[in-house]
Amino acid sequence: MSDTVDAIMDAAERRIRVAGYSGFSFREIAADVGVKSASIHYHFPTKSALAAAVAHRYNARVVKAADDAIAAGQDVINAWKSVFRSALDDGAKMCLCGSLGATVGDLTPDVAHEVRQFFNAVIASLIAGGLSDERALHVLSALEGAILIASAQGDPAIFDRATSDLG
Amino acid sequence: MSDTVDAIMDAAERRIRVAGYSGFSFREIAADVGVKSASIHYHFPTKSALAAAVAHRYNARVVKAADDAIAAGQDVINAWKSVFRSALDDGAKMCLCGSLGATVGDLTPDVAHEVRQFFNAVIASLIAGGLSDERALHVLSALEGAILIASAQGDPAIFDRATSDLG
DNA sequence: CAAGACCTATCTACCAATTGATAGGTATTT
DNA sequence: AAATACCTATCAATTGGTAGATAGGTCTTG
Repeated sequence: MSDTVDAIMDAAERRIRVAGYSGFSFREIAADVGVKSASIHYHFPTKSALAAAVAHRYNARVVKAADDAIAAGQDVINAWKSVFRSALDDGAKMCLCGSLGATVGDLTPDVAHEVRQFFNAVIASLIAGGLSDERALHVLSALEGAILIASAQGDPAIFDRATSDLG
Repeated sequence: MSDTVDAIMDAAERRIRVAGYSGFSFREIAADVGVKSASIHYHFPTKSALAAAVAHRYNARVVKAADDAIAAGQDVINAWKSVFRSALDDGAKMCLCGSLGATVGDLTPDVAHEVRQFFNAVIASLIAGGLSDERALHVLSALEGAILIASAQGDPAIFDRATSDLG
């Protein structure tokens, strides 16, 4: 993978997490990276292909971070709590899939599919950690909601208070 | 209030709750209502003025619905749970302020202010109902997250399962 | 009461800017 | 020479927003 591809995906992820799918443009990403917008089309044919690739990478990275924390001995709820919490740290940013999923009607099917896969992966991880179906859904909802509120209010500490009685 | 103004706000609310702030255009709203886009500018000078007005109306309506349920004797958590749940019923739609708040970087300050006011109003209502600060934040997060996941997955029953152990 | 003035709500027509996307050229590397 | 990775230039469509006209209602005033 080239440097440029990574930089494009980094910039796209950053912007999606702040402003959503329709909240970024190829030219903004290009300016962030220091290339021209046509160069982004060279690597990603369409906007939805870029967003889907970003979501796919995000899913893998976040699930791996949780898996690592669990493998290191942390209990499954606290593992996921700290994964979500650390997403807030740089710039009070939303969960990528929360940001996309909140406006699911604005997404192409491929992007929506990645978003749903993320939610399913988190639930599966929580269930694998011993939680019931309903409890897993509740924990995912509480984390996704807490990051949404904290991000909208611009105050990461809200996340901590909203999730203090979770784990 | 004229019929047209209501129809414009109804259409805008519907579209924002499905696709977010950047997910609707004046011409789409105009087509929904059966007028021309210039007529919308007559009633709402800018896009953000329309969105802010829609959010303001939504906040008042939703808070009143919860207040009524509480006044009718329902406990505060179940009152808010049923208010959020009923939002899902017509078309698996998001909470308006959740949809807007998830992409807060895409909003003008006036719209962002309405969104924050909604969250604060829900928290205040929960605290007035006897909950601690942290518990109120947790309930709001859980409801907002549950409606997000259920709406993204297109399955309202997910909301029920995610919130079954809340009240 | 009649007439002119004003207000409301809509329209047609347009604008500048931005959008995602394409075509075709140009270095650099393999 | 062929592939890679970028560029310039451009396109058609869409965007939020504006200008100006028009039809109909209401108010004021002689």
